[in-house]
Amino acid sequence: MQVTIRDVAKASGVSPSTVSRALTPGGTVSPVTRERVRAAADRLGYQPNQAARGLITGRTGHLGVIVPDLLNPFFADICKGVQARARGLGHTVFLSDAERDEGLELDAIRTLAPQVDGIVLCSPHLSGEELGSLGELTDKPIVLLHRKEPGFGCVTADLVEGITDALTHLHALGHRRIAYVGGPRSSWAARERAAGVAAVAESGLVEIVQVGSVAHHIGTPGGVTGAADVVLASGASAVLAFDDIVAFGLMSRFAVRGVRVPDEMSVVGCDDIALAGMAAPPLTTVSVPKAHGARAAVDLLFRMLATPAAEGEQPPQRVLPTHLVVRGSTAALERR
Amino acid sequence: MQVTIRDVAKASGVSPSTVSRALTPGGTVSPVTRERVRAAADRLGYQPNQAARGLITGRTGHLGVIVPDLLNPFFADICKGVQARARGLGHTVFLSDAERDEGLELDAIRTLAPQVDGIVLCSPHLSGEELGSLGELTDKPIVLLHRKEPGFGCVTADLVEGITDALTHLHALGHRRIAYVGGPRSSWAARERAAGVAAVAESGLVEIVQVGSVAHHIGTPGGVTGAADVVLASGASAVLAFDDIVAFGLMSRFAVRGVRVPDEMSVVGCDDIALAGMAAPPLTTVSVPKAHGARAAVDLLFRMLATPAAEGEQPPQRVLPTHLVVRGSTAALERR
DNA sequence: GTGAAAGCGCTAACAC
DNA sequence: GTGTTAGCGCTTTCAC
Repeated sequence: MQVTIRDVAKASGVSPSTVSRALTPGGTVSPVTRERVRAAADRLGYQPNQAARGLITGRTGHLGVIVPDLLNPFFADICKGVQARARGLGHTVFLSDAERDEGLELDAIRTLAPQVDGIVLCSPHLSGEELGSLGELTDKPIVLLHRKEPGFGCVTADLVEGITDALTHLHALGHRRIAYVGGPRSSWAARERAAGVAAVAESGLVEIVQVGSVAHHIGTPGGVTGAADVVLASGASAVLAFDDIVAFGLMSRFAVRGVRVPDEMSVVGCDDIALAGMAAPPLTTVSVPKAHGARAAVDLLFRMLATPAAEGEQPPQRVLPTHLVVRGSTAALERR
Repeated sequence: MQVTIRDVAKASGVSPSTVSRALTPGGTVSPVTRERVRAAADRLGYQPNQAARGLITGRTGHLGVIVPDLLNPFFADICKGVQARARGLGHTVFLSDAERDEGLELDAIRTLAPQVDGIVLCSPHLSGEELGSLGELTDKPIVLLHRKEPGFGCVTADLVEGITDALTHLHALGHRRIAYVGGPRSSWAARERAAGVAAVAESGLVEIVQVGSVAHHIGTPGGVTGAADVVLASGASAVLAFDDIVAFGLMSRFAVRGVRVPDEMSVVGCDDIALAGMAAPPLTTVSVPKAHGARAAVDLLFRMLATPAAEGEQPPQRVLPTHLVVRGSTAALERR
């Protein structure tokens, strides 16, 4: 069976409590004893039982991360980042893929909450009310990643910044009429990005043609073909897409229609997923900090754990910068 | 604080053990009591503490999944599948990304093992010996996914089948000289696939030009540009790549060199990652069952948990079929 | 500085 | 069919 604290105690000739103290950072033991205990623990290959420890301390040593769809490289990247940071802080992470189903997502929160110290939640689809009533499900700290909602610790990216850069870049290339293909209406990120585009359009820098919203996911083409055709018919010379997946979908259709990117149509994505740079042509896109955001979310979670928010106090909200990555899918209009 | 079994016991006027029995599937309680207890549990929002339960039963209710790199959509897909199946079986899953570092991978096994009932391990890079000595680290059951090694429960895909289909497909299109760009030498999958290609080459169906091995990962281009140039210089009219990521890398270089796919060069990938169908042109590729493999691995793990292998007995090994998915990156040689 | 005892939330024997 | 008791592995008072 497993090596327990009593085995180590026997092997080093002390009591279990002394072993516990010797192995705990703040423990008050003589240096000699500590060394002896450590040696014995090493020799026996002792691994403290987290579950038993958690029963006493109230800390599980686990974190939860919930994403809507791991097939989307954007979220895979986030999970990787959360896991890496958690490991650095001595925690393990539970993964939950909600399969873009709100019921499953609520279930996941319910199941995970009692087993973790806190949760990093990527939830573009839950309504503000549902999110607000999460307090009834658990009092474990929850950090929202890439979503902002009052009452939560949040880490988001400043998309307006990146979108402005993208539109300015297209303007500099001579584009004046630019299509925007939005994401699913139910998505907070989609609404946020659409608002960002609208804000820049207000400034009158370029003319924006709104091409509705597509629910285009990996493995589930949702109207992106039609959207591409509308873009082509709109007279726009460039298109900005809700995310890189949509951008790929558009480029795919453009290829079928014989429209060359970037010569006849410039395309800009959003997210900068890992494969964006490997497409042909490589995608110009607004880079959203994925690993950085994940790290910030975990760090925020730990800060909330260390100093719980006072009654009525808002947990911190952090906004990360975005920037445009210019690659090969955008070109000057003159080339046309 | 948390609702405990004692709260439920008080609320329903029975003892804690009766509550435990009432809530356990096989428990021997009167139907009336069971109902009363259930109602009270529901009303109080009781969630049994898995950690405390595990301390007694020896079952944690957790599984671990370890992958070398979550950024690779192949592994993201696998994690999604493992998590989905585990959820269906009432288990939660710990995720660990080993960052293609064998030291981290061994650490992850050490850390995870005591906290889970079993582990699904995707380890292309650990040596056979390292794998063999895992028994010293833990006696929790481990299932190898997409790797075969004696002494382990394994789920793999029959690549020879898919590779044969791919080469036959290219042959039917008139291709006779076909390049193969292999994966990293340290990878079990790369060696396995290379052997598969070599086996088919033996049959004399087509001539295979070996173009060495590239260590091309997402975010880490490893010689794929050079490999693409070698392919171009080799006189081959088609190329089979170690995986879809390498295939994308090749296509990217071909685009830069002005070589059109599939008109001037046919490209076949391997894995069929979710984005393969969204590339321009969509990639013809050997489809490896990712979600299916993940499900099979979890199922195998549970079978091993239910009936531990007798001394010296080999755990089951399962081989899944693969098949070619023909898309737009391959075309008849005549078109050239 | 160290040991003894209590107990975290739960289940498994064992009585009744 | 149900309650009582013991104890999983650990940390944390409280003595000494």
